[in-house]
This record gives sequence, C-alpha cells and structure tokens, in this order.
Amino acid sequence: MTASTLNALEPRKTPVQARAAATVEAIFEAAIQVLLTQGADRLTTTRVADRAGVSVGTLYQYFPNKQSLMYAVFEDHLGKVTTAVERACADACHKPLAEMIHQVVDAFVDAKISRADVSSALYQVAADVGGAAVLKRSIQRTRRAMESMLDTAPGIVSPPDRFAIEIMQSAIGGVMRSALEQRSSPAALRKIKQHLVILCQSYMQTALTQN
Amino acid sequence: MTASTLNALEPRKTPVQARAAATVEAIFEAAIQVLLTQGADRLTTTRVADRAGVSVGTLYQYFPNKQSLMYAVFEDHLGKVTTAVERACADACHKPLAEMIHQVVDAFVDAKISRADVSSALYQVAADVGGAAVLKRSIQRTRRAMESMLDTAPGIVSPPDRFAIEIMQSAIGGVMRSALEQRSSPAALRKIKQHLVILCQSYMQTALTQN
Amino acid sequence: MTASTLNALEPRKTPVQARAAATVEAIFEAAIQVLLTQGADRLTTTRVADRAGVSVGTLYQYFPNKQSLMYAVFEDHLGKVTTAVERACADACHKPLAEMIHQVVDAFVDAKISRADVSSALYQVAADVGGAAVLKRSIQRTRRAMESMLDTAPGIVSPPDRFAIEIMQSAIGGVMRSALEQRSSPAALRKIKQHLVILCQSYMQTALTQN
Amino acid sequence: MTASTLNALEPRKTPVQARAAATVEAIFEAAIQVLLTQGADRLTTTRVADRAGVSVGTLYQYFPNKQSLMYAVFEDHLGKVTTAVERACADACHKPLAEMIHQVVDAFVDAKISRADVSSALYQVAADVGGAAVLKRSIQRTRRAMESMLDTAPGIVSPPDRFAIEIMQSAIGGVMRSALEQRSSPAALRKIKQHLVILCQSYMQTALTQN
DNA sequence: CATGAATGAGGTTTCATTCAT
DNA sequence: TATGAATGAAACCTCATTCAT
Repeated sequence: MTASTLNALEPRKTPVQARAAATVEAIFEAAIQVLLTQGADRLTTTRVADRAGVSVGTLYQYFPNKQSLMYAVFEDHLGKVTTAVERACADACHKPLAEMIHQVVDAFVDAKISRADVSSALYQVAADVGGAAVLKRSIQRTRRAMESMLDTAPGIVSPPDRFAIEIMQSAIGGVMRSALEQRSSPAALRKIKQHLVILCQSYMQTALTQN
Repeated sequence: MTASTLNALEPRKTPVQARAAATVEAIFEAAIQVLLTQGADRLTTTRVADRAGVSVGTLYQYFPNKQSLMYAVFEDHLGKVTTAVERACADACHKPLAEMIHQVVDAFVDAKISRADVSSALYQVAADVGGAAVLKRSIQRTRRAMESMLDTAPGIVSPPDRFAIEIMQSAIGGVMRSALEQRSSPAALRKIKQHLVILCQSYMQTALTQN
Repeated sequence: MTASTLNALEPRKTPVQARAAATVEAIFEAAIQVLLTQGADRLTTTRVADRAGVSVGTLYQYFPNKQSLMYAVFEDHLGKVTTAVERACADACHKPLAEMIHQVVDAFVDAKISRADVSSALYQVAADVGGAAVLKRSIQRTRRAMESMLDTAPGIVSPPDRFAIEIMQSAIGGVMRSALEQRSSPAALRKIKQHLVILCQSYMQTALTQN
Repeated sequence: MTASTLNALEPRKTPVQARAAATVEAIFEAAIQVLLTQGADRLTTTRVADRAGVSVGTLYQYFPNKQSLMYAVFEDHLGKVTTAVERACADACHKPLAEMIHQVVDAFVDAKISRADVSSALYQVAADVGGAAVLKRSIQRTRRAMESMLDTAPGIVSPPDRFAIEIMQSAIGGVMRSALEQRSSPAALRKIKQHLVILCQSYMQTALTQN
C-alpha cells in the first residue's frame, strides 16, 4: 500500500445530511481504536467499519480506499499538534529566547502526550499511507511559526536559522517518538520534557551565536 | 575432539556451509533490494527469493518465516552501526568531552550514511517485525559504550547520566531519520553532522554540569 | 367517459406525467452515455442516475431493477430500427424484388447507422439483460413485414420462404455488427451497404427460384 | 472488466512440471463448463477453480486475472475454428469456385457445431475480455487463407476482392451466431449450412464478376 | 415523490507457508 | 537439499437495492 498509490487520497463524499457527518466521525474514531487495540497489521477496513457500527460499504462511501482513511486520521492528529505549537509560538513572541523554547517544547510535548496512544499508534502506519508528505507539511508549518517567533526574540543579532530549526524539530521528534514507543511513564515524560528544553535551549544559543 | 579444537580446525567453512552462507547473504541483500525498489508492501517472500536467485522453499530453510527474515536484516544493519559506534567510543576514551562527542557522532552518522539506502528502507519495516526490540538492544549497547567512554572523560565531576545519554541518542536518531527520509544530499548531510555535534556537545555540557 | 374519450381528451400528458417522461428519457440517454464512455462493466445504476441528474432512488421508481432498465434501453433501440424496416417494407410493396431488397437493406442500415454509437454500445450488454428475447421479437416483426412485402413481389412463383428470410436477416445482422464494432468510416459503411444489397439480392433470387 | 485492462492478458507462468500442465488444462475446461452451466455472470474465478478441483491461488498462478483466463479460452476456441477453415482452404485450391465455397463453409460450420455449446457460451463473454481483438485476428487469418485459395480458382478473371471476402465472413458469422444462440436443432443446422453455401456462392459469383 | 445514506453479500486478488517430487 | 506448485484464509473493494427522511 506504499508505493504507487499516492493519488485518490481525498475523501470521496462531503456529507450533506446530518447522519452522514456522525458516520464519518464514528469511522474516524473507530480507526484509531482499532489501531490501538489490534495494531496496524490487524487494521482492516472491515474491522474499522464493524467497530464504527456501520457496514464496509458505508466506509467506502466516505473514503475511496483504506489508505485515504489512514491518511485522514494521520492528518487530523498532526494537524492538532501543529496548531498547538503554532499557538505557543504566537504566545511566546517578544519573550526571551529561553522562555520561547520552553513554551514551544512544552506545547509540543503536551500535545503529543495528550493523545499519547494515538501518537504512538500512528507511528506504525505513517510509513505507508503517505505519512511522509503529511509530516513534511506539518514540519513546515511548525518551522514557519518558529521563525516568526524567533524574529521577535530580544537581543538576537543573527536572523533565525532555518536549518537549525529543522535540526531542533527532528531532534525533538526523535526523542518524543522514542519516549512514546517505550510507553514512558508520566514521571519519565516530565523529566524528558525538562531535558528537551535544556537540549533545545543550549543548542539554539550556540547555533544562533555561531550562525 | 573438543569444541575449541573443532573451531581451530575449521576456520574455513565446509563447502556446504560456505554455500549456505552465500545463500543467506544473497537473500539478505535481495530483501533490501526489494524493499528499496518495490516498497515494504510489495516485499513478499517469493519476490525476495526470486531476486536472490533461489526458490521460496530454500528461503524457508534459512528463515522460519517472513518476520524472522526481516528481523535478521534489521538486526544485521543495526549491529553494524552499533559496532561502529562502540569502536568510536573505545577510541575516544580519555579525550576531552567535546572530542568524544565529535567522534561518536561522526561514527554514527558515517555508519548510517554508508548504507543510507538500507537505513532508509528499514524505517519502513521496523514497526512490524519487532524492530522495536532490536532497536532497544542496539540503543542499550550504544549507551553502555558511551557510559564507559564518558567515565574516562577528564575534568568531569559528576558521573555520566544514563538519562541524558538516552536523550542524546534519540535526538540523534530523530535527526538522522529525518535526514535519510528526505534523502538529503551529501552536502546537506555534512552540515547536519556538524550541527549534530554542536547539539550534543552543548547539551552534554549543560546536562553534565547540571546533573 | 370511455377509454377513447379519455384518450381524446388527453393528448398532452399532465405536468406530472410529462416530468416523468422527461425523467425516463434522461435516464435512458444517460444509460447509453455511460455505456459508451465507461463500458458495460462500469455501468452501475448509481452512475446512470448521476449522469441523468437524478438520484438512484428515483431511477428505481421507474425501473424495478438494473436489468429492466437495460432491457428497456435495448428494446427502445431495436424497436426504432424495426419500425423503420417495417415502414420500408410497406413502401416497397409491389415493386420488383431487387428494388424491395434494396429499400429494406437501406432502411435497416440507415437506422442502425443513425445511432451507430448506441447500436455498438448495446452489443456489449445484449447478452445479459435478456437481449436475446428482445432481439427475437424484433426479428419476428421484421420477418413478418418482409413476408408480407415479398408476397406482393411481381413475377414470383413460389411463396416467400420464411427460412430464407431469417438467413438473410442474420447475415445482414452479422455484417452490420462487424461494421459497427470496427467503427467503420461513413465511406466504408456506404460500400458495405451496396454489398449487402448485392448479397441479399443474389441470395434471394437463388433461394426463391430453388425453393 | 472491459475498458482499461487491455494489458496483462498473457498467461503468467509456463508450466515446467507435468502436474502444472494438467492443472492448466483442468482450469481451462472448468471455465467452459461453468460458463455453460451457470452463465457468464455467475462465472467467478472461485467457481472455476472449484470446478477444476484446484484452489483459487493455483488459478492465479497461471492467469494473472480473470480476464486473461477468459481471453485464453476464447483464443483457444477461435484458434481451432480458424485452423479448420485454413485447412479447408488449402484443400480446396484449384477446384471450381462453387466447390471452394462449399468446402470452406462446411469446414467453418462443422467446426463451430462440433463445439456448439462452447461457441454459444463464448458469445456471452466476448464483449469483455478483449474478444474483439481475438476475433479480428481470427478473421484476418481466415481472410488470408481464402484469398490464397481464391487466387487458384479456375476461370476467375478479376483478383479476389478483400472487401467481399470480409462481407462474406461477417455474414456467415452472423448466421452462425443466430443459429447457435437459438440452439437450433441438428436438422436445422444442416439446412442452414446449405443456405449458407447458396448465400456465399451467389454472392461471390456476383461480386467477383462485378468487381 | 425524490433523495442519498446505508447495506452486505460476494467478487477479485494476494501471499505466507507447506510438501511432494 | 532445492524446487516450485499448490493452498486457502483473508484482504480490499463494488454495487444493486432499500428505506428513513
């Protein structure tokens, strides 16, 4: 399901009746539940439909194929996280650099944690499903938000470095992925958050000076 | 005829064993090629066998099932990377902290890059295949090697922090994954390597003093 | 108010009926268009309804099932052709045999050609849909018309031969089917028409003498 | 199954083991039986496999998809008929025109009748399956054979006319199709054969002189 | 009457795995 | 030991038809 089928990912039908909207929502949630409880390779369209309490046919009225369904789930999740980070960036404008990073990291980690199960489950399917593309877009949005924020940082001479931001993003991503895949405890996650802040602060300070 | 004698007498494998080793190697390589050219979901045991120039039956004589094959491929790859890092750690003992990190990061990145295609391809299948377990072991080995190394760092008061090392590992992992999935150019990879060194150095310095 | 009065009073249909007739017509045309553009296996009731600009539900109010729809389309088409031939037969009464055949063949070919696309498309579905039955009736009507016509042919001793007429009919049918399936050019179709006339004339002459 | 899939019609695997050849043969025959007993729309790959006494998987080892299977069946049948006609043409060289036509028509009709059930059943599926292409090739072969034969006809001035031959072919085809679809009795078929001979003889005589 | 969401049986196809040769 | 034909469960997806709104 990976390679060629990068087309036809758009939802098939826009619900016009109220019933339809509820159905789509149910399918959506069912997909996540199946992913969590059964795992990626047991996630079949039939099972999702069953869990959603509809027939397969209904599922296929809204998603032209399995991939498009997973794509939608993935996009929805990443979208929420991304939005949270964007908001944090907006809020942190004009604050000191350390504070900025603190808030952004917090926002990102919290968003991930708040649906830790979903995040974790989605790592399984991101590879198929064209997750790379979704991820790329999400990363771009996040980066732009951070660039804007850093532009307002007091006492920064050099302009914010796109490259450094990307490094930071993927570093944070790696740490969170690892943490979620290990199903770290809340306590561990708190400590990880602190360290992520340290990691990013020290890196950004160095990177922005050197640039 | 003790075991050690046997070992001593048979540094070279018998013809039969040699053929077997060659076959396994061929299957191995074929699996990677199929993964690269066809994608994870088109990787079937039959296709791998075909590409390796053997029959499916033969493949199943060396690997009891598909998962074990992919597991072996994954393990082999990670093993090589891990070994490279361990060697770098051993070499860097007693050097200054910054130097240590420089060498370890270099070793890791170089090992990944040298088989960039394989690394990249394997991300697709790691989720299935029990890749998590393999990865965990690899991370453990690497961490131990780094702990031993850091123990010899001059002018470090606090003992090396296991937690911080893990953070660093996953951060590096995240950056490399992102770089490989984007099929970054050699030039980009060089710059990434530099930044990874900066990232880790600044983090470790902070972490070790704070600890 | 007798039936005939009713008929006399309602040459025009009521608004409701008029709308219904238009709907049926639209569905009809849509079915043919779908057949032509998408092929027999992509012809679904939903697609036909969409193309006709109505909902599936509406379609099912006019046709109890898919087969009845296709049957109706087929019948309509064949009916038109048959009627054209009947008219030609009526017109050709009392003319010389050669002239008769000329006119009938002309009428048949022209009728087919005038909706060549439809004819061609319908060959695809005739097999299902009970097309055989429709075809049989059409052939019967045509045959009777020809028998009546031939009865009036001057200088014919033997009565017209039912068997020979059927042979002629199926021969013409075969030639036209082949011509339409090959999407022959108008020029080619003209030549085919000439040859069909020759074919039938020479055959009928022989057959009627021998009989 | 009509439109786009005109590719991948070639058999998938050439049997190398004896067992395999038998399997292919069984599948082949089963397809025809299912077609005859159940009809075209109940012909599913599963049913064919069942009837052949093998599993679906096996069927798909030899035919990449359903269409290719039907294609093969169709091709095989038409091939036999065509070969029979070619042989008749070769045998009839240098004989008088009337005799030539007699023999060719006989050969064609006999070949069709000898597997009347199959012929009849195949009309149902020819439309899908790319039957048109197969039919075209068959018609070409037949036409060439007839041209060569007619070249040797004694006392013929004008060269044989390709166009006329095609007309004759499709006329015969139409008559036979009609006869087979009506499941005509052997007696009726004999009479049809006679009339076909008359039809073709009279037409060819006229056509060749006029040409 | 029209709508279109829902249904679900059933079709096609794949692929990990086995086992007779 | 190597082979590759055979297996069949199970996946994805379609579409004729119904019925509440």
